[in-house]
Amino acid sequence: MRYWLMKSEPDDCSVDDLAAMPDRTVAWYGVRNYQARNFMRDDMRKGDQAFFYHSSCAEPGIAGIVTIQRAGYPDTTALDPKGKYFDPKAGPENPIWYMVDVRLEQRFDTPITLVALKANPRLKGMRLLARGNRLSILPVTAGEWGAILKMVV
DNA sequence: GCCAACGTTGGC
DNA sequence: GCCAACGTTGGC
Repeated sequence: MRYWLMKSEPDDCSVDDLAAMPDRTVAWYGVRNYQARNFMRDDMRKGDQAFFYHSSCAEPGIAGIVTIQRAGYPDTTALDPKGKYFDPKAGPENPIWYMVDVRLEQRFDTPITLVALKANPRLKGMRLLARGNRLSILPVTAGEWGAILKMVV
């Protein structure tokens, strides 16, 4: 079982939006970065856990925990010419892009802010905190996972 | 809105 | 295969 961190813009899909979904489950469509795609297509397994991170907002931070409900499968939004995630190079025989299904497991009463994460010496090497990091899906080590869980109030 | 960092594209 | 130009991400 692996640990991950998945970024979402709350304007797009917040932890509360996710909590309101049927079965608190959503397809993680629209990722158009090869490294992030590879994580979903090749490495994520059903049952893996991930932190749900709010990015590009007033108070960035971890807002909850999701579990991978379904491993990587083709992202069909790449095939819709009218959608914003359309990729003309993708086709039914060549999906290019992949998504997973995630289910909200826990919504934190108080999000763990990016400021708090940076202040935790146990998270010094965390990829999320590395300079210039832009990946929307990141692996999290078991040590980091445990250290962050201890910060949940 | 600014800007640094990084990925992608395309000319050569 | 190099690299400049461009677009996107995301914190501030």
